[in-house]
Amino acid sequence: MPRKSSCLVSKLSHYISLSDTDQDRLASLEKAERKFDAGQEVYQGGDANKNLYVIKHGWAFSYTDLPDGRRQIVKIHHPGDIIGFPDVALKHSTTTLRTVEEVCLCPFPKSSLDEILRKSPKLSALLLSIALRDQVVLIDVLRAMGRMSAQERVSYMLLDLISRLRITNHGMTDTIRLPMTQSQIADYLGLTNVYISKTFIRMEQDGFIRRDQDYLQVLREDEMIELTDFHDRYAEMDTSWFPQD
Amino acid sequence: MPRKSSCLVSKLSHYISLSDTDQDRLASLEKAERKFDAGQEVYQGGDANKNLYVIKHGWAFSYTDLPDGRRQIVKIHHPGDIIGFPDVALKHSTTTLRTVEEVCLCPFPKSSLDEILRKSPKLSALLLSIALRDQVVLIDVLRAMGRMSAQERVSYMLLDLISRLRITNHGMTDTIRLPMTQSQIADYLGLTNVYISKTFIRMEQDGFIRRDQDYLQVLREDEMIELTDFHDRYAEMDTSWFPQD
DNA sequence: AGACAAATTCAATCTAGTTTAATGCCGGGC
DNA sequence: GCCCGGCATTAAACTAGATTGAATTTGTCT
Repeated sequence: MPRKSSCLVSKLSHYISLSDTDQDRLASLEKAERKFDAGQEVYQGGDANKNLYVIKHGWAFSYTDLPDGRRQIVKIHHPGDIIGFPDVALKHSTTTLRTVEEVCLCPFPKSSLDEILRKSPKLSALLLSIALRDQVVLIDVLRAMGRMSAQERVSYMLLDLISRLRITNHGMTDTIRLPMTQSQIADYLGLTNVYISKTFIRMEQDGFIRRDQDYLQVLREDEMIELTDFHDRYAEMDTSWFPQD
Repeated sequence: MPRKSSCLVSKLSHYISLSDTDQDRLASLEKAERKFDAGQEVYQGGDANKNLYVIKHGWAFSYTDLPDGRRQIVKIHHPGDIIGFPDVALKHSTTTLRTVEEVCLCPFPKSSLDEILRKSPKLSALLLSIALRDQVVLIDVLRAMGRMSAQERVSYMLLDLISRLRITNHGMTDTIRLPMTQSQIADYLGLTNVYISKTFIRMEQDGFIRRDQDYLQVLREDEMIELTDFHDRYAEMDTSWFPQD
């Protein structure tokens, strides 16, 4: 059980039991705190990336633009997520980070990873596993973008969001708050805002979903899982090979 | 300088200098060896995944199918690559591995990673970095699939292949051997074999490429880089924060 | 409440890429 | 040398989703 209320600790405790020392190591990453308004840009692609961020509350997303303005949102961030992790491998940030709504972020320096790698093999294994699991998730998205129709992509996105929110919010039902605009959803799924609108309306008529303001209810989850051949990668993690300490 | 002729050691030495002990650790992964004919399936999505593979020579690829037969190739593997790395995070393999041509693989158990994580922080950091760098590459592919035209996607793919082959083959020119069929390229880029054919022909007419059998020459690399806003992630890795040992 | 901006919806037109199927080509096995 | 099967090319018809722009709804600030 986590001793302190750190989003990161509570998210990671979901996978393995963390020693007190490791919990402290992680919780110390969330010392500083910065608030951002809705729609604000936190950092830009190309910036030197000294920091990682843990997101405490609110939604945000990372995206890249093509020179002519086409935009691809590559990751949607929820509370407890580590933001900017892939960029650790490189000298410069590859994406721009923008908030969807009011957001609270805890920045911590990339170099903190060094200590974790030297002192805690178990946390190292977990971090590596999360990086690899995120690769699997990206591959799932890739499959959706490469080979699925608009309705399948939307279904996939909703199922993925629900799975991710269920990690921490265990008693979650079939209803989620979806604060993103349809243009943002389009930029995530490689479609246009117009066609997202059309697809949502169609899916509502066909009884797959119900919408009310920011809230969206998934009515035929099982069929959508079948339709997209969906796998919940967040529930499937294998921690059995981890070093013990 | 690598002491022995291990593809893995020579690929990883490209990023950092490896101690003799670490070189031995890595080289020992390549002890066993198995050959496969062209077009053979090595393992299937859903199989329990106890092994990783280092590829010694030949090309292979990992893919997933949708229930109705649509196929997405998610990664093309070259000599020196570690195959199946993302699946380490999960209990079962998420993709199927198939050879493009005659291939030699060195299987090693997933549990070998445990020793590396416990004994070599530097190698751990490198493995983590590679996992994270591969995420960045997947994000690049995602951007191509979500927002690029057919010609842009083909250009992106060629630039990516060239960059990867240049890691080990330093004196490489602008000509590559491309042993994949157009159907496989289509399954990688989310297009159809028919349209890949049309696009190749168009690009040849426009002087972007020249084709001869399996060989493909990239004639206007700079323009293609501009067109796709291409970044060579393999040359950009940041190893400065790694622990020393 | 009113007014402004942003987000969604609606409608008409267009096109990049798909589908299907026929043709020709090359390479390998007997 | 001939047959066979996989691969690339071509062509014609088709469609999912894009584009453009206007109309409507929703939310927000005063």
